[in-house]
Amino acid sequence: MLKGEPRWRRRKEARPAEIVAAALEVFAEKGFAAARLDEIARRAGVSKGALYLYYETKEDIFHAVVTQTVTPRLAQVRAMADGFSGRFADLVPTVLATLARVIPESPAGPIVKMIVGESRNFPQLARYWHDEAILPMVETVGGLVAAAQARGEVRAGDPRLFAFQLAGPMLMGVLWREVFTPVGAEPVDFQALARQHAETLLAGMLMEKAA
Amino acid sequence: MLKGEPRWRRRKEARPAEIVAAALEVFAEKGFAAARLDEIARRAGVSKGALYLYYETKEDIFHAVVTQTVTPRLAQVRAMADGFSGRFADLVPTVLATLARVIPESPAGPIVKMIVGESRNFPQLARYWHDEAILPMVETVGGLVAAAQARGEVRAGDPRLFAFQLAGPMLMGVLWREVFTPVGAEPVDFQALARQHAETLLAGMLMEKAA
Amino acid sequence: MLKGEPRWRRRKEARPAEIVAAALEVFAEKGFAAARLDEIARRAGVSKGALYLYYETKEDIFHAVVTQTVTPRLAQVRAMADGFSGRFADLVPTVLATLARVIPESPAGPIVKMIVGESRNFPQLARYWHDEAILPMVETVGGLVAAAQARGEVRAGDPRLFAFQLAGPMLMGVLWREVFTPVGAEPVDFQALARQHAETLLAGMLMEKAA
Amino acid sequence: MLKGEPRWRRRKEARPAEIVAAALEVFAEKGFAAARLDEIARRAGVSKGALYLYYETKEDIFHAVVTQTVTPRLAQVRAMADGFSGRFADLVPTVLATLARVIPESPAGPIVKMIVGESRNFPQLARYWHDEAILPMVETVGGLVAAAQARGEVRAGDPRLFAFQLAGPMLMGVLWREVFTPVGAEPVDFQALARQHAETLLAGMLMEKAA
DNA sequence: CATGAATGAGACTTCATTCAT
DNA sequence: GATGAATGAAGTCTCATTCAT
Repeated sequence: MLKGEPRWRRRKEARPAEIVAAALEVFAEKGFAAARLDEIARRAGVSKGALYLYYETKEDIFHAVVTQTVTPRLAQVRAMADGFSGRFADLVPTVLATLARVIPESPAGPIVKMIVGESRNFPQLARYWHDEAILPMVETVGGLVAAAQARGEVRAGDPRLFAFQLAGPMLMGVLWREVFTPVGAEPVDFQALARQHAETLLAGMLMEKAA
Repeated sequence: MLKGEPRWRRRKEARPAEIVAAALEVFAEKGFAAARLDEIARRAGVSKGALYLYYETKEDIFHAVVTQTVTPRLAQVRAMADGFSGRFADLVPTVLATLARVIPESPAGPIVKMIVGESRNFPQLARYWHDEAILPMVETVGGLVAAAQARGEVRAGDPRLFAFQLAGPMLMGVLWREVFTPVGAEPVDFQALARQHAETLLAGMLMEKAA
Repeated sequence: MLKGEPRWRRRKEARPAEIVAAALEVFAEKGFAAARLDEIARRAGVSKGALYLYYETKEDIFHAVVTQTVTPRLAQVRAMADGFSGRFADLVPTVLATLARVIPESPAGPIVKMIVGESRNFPQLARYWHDEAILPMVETVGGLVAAAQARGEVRAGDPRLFAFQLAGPMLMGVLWREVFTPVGAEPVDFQALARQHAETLLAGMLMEKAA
Repeated sequence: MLKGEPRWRRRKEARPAEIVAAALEVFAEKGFAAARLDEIARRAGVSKGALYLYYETKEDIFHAVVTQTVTPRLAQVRAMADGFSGRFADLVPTVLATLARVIPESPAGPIVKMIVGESRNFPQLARYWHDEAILPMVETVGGLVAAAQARGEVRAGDPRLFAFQLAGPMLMGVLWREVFTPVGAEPVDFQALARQHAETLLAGMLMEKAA
């Protein structure tokens, strides 16, 4: 009588994280409504009923995914933002290069998809992301631009729009990778995009003498 | 055509278009899975059963929405692309300004949302859009960049990435308007964004002498 | 190709009553929690989904059962109560005999069972019955007793307790029939019970001279 | 017995009784189907799993409740019944007064509720109660009535129906307290009910000369 | 013995689809 | 053609029961 595998194992502490990880995958792939709890449970390696030991409803799991996926990154985001110093001309290439390095190995794609796809069905989700992550970033970048303008490094212009200009192409790269690459589109080289964008946009933003 | 044609006689032929219009709204708001045929029927002003006189399944309606929303615009897109001529430095501001004018009154936001949200559930959808709309645009823009580079107007760099750089901020604006403005974020001024982006990016792209 | 039975038939107006009737049966037999919508649907001759065309939730159906079972009888009850006149000694035998005739062919048993069984889980139910049906009856009977006492027909005593004394044995009969007869207990002869109870209790209640 | 017996050592033997007590509460409040084992375990102060050390299934616990709640009272009931002697006119007030004293502090309400509510779902329950408790009582009372009739104390009439007449109002009082008092109805004074009922019904039952 | 995390069958509920009218 | 009542498969959620600890 070979000792069989136990049918299950107690993992009280590890479960929530496993469930959230599985749920992020499924919600990102399918969207909230099309996601099946069966699938989440299967990927988390638990039974359907076990989900309800840790979360009360499907929506609850969704909120957990949203919050737990942002929150730990918020510190990073703020640290990065606060850590900016030095000449604007040096900053932009560094930051974009960092993004280019981080993006491909982070769940940025799935997260963006979730936010975009479910913003109407879950407005709190959009508000949370806006307030906690996006707006701080935009304001930080805008502040750096404004400071650089004050120092005479950067030419006149709306700092917030400059933030859009800096980030937009990277966002487009993320969506491209998420949406079109899986159906055969040519992949984006984030490193190259970051380098070229830093170089060209910066050249256009800096005061001519400063270049 | 001038007389005797009672209005409601046209309904029969108009129905599919009305259904598709209603469906675009609902799919864009809710996503495919969360969209209810009841709701689509209600907004189209028909009974639920009537949908099945024109379409076989919910997915069918979705495909109709996707196709009929792209197809008529494809001609425009191609015309715009083919119509590009003149100096690159003149072209960019014009094109971005046009986009800025068109975007706010087009269903660009909903469409982007649908594509992003349902790309995994309906890969054909992503492929269709890529092949028919996005890739042609990117290639056209890339071609114009390459031509400008050949003429010595634009500095060296990957033309496709330049396309990303040009379009990215506008895309970001669209998503911002779609996702964050409804929950209280400050709106984007597309005109200003287009103007500033054209100016700065162009300044960075053009050969220094050409500026 | 024989023309088969249609799979179903439209019965929009008749459905709610049929559902409520089926539900009364099932709720009375099983109690709220143990009642299965499957069973209710089957007995009402509809699909499970059809229940939701007419009622929003299981609880909704339960409320409909409760209300629609009382309400139509309330008029009768009040009419009977208001119609009481004449000497108390004539009234009691008549009323009890009427009850004895009505009870066996009414859903009195199931209703009592439902109220008793679910009073804790659905306090509104108990309150509704108390306020709308039981209390009015008790007060009416109490009032008749008090009037008879004032006329010197009935001896002193709490009129409300007299109401309990009059009704109690009939209630016990109802519960006996509901609970014990199905498992083999000897049935109750309501007519005989009513007759004997009217006779004996009345004899005890009336003033000695009046007898 | 006096010393060294640590309190908690007794727990092991006390457990089944504690579980049954908790279960009686919960089953009486909710009914069998709506009762949660979680709740029973909580009120008994044990874990859910522990229930299964003493009972095999939920139904098992229910049976234990039913049996252990009746059985110990059966002796009392029989003792009371067998102890009846003397004149019928003296007996009735005594017995009813005893009931009035015992009822309020016994779980009579919950038990009646359980029996009424679950009689269809658990016919054995109804049969058990009928055979072991109710029928003996009815027969004893009926026997006493018959004996009194034989002695010429009580007028003619079906002895079993007399038993219904005697007990019915008290039963109605129990149900009133159980069902309507919690939702605001005026409470029943069992003492007064017993006194008045004994007096009036007896007056009606006794042979005129005997009064 | 005791716990309580984990299971899985089964309940209520939703909604795309069908079809009598 | 058009309607909307009706269906039934499938999804979320509950909870008696089991079993690793």
